[in-house]
Amino acid sequence: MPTRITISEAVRHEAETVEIAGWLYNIRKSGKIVFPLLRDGTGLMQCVAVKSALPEALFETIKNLTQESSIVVTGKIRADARAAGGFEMDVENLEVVQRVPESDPYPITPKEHGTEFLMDHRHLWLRSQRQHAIIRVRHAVIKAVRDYFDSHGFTLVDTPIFTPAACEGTTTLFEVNYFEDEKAYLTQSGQLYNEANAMAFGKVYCFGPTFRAEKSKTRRHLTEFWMVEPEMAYADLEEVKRVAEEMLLFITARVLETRREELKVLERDVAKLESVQSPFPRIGYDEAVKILQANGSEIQWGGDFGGTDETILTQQFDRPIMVDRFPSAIKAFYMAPDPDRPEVALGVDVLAPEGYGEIIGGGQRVHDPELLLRRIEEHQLPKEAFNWYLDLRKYGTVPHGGFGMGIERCVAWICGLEHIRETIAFPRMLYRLRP
RNA sequence: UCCUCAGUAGCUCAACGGUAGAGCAUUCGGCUGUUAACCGAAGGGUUGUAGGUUCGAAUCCUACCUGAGGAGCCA
Repeated sequence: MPTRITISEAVRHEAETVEIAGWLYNIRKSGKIVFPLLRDGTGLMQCVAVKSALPEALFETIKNLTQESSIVVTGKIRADARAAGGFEMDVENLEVVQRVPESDPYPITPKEHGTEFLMDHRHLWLRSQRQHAIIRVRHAVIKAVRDYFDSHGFTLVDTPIFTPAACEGTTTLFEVNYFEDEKAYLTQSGQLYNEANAMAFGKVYCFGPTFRAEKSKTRRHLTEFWMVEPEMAYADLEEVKRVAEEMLLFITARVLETRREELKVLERDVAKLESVQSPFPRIGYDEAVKILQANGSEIQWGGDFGGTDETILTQQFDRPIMVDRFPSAIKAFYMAPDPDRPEVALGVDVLAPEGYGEIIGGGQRVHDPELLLRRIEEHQLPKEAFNWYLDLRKYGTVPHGGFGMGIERCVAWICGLEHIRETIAFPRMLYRLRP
């Protein structure tokens, strides 16, 4: 029995007869020689089947294979410049596990397709080279995020997905029935729980899915997305910014190191990622507003950035930028005010370059008990629901802060994608719940 | 919720008031180095749905449905 290998391992098996199990990606025929292109999840391998070298029945079987039929191919690996991956396999035997019938052929042909068709066939679209590359970059990004925090003194403490109270206004929360009579909501952020965890462990992070029932139908919104959120005790805004920058540098370096092939498939200009170096430009909200006004935006001091504003702003720089000290009025109740300028908050947004916009939002939290209580009242939030959160300020409160990064927005930027929907295997969006 | 655009063969599109067409996919035939292979042939249609205008509607009008892009919104 020949050794079963994956296509990614073929380099180490030159001149050996091996077995590869996979699916027929495509097939090119030229009379008495055919080139089945085999896909196995680790790569693509061009096979070569020559009529004169094979039993007639086997050659006929190979010649009549249909796209995405599952097959196990045995043959000898040979280096050949004419093959896309540098290696090809001379077919000696081929077992058909299942032949896709031509009466109902595989729908995604190697030609162009529209968004609706591809999204309806997302479960099959994932087999395409481009989607495969994106998901592998996503994996590398997530691994890098975990490696960064794990090696910098952070403890992983995941926060709940069911949350009891509507803390931030119910319009963007998904409501679910929690047994009889009780309502629960799917989490929008692990942050409040993260603050409790930080007071217990010092530096923590959580990483999981978050849910927002926003009726936003744009290229940067999902209703279910993954977010990593570090939180640090005894940390101020400057420390939050330092960690955010260091983490992003770690991620981009890792992807450039381990996912060159995938970036090539995606036709990503890697020079754009290579220019992501320290230090990231740090600009204040005031300055950002001036830049925007000088570039034709109608933004006034006090307003939040629109999508166009973020695009204008990020196009001025070749690397992510950090914008801090937004007006408190447009930020969350727990955002700490600047002691020197109480009208602005010690919050920071990190905007990715090339028009990708906000990928990180965070800052320093209110740690003064009196102020926090006043903020909860001002925002007309149900105080009882925050008793446990207020406890954190009663028992050993300290300056602290953290941030949240949306994984999909980060992956979309690193891959250079038009739309966030391709960065997750099964995107959940307004008007798109299936498959 | 609002604005814009689009629904024609399995897929991507053409025809823009006068006989619904091409490429890919599928089937059949050809080809011993193909790279979204190529060459020849065949089958494949209630033009999103319902009304309306017209001698005549895929094409013009109205409503609805579906999708896409965007706005608002987005701790």
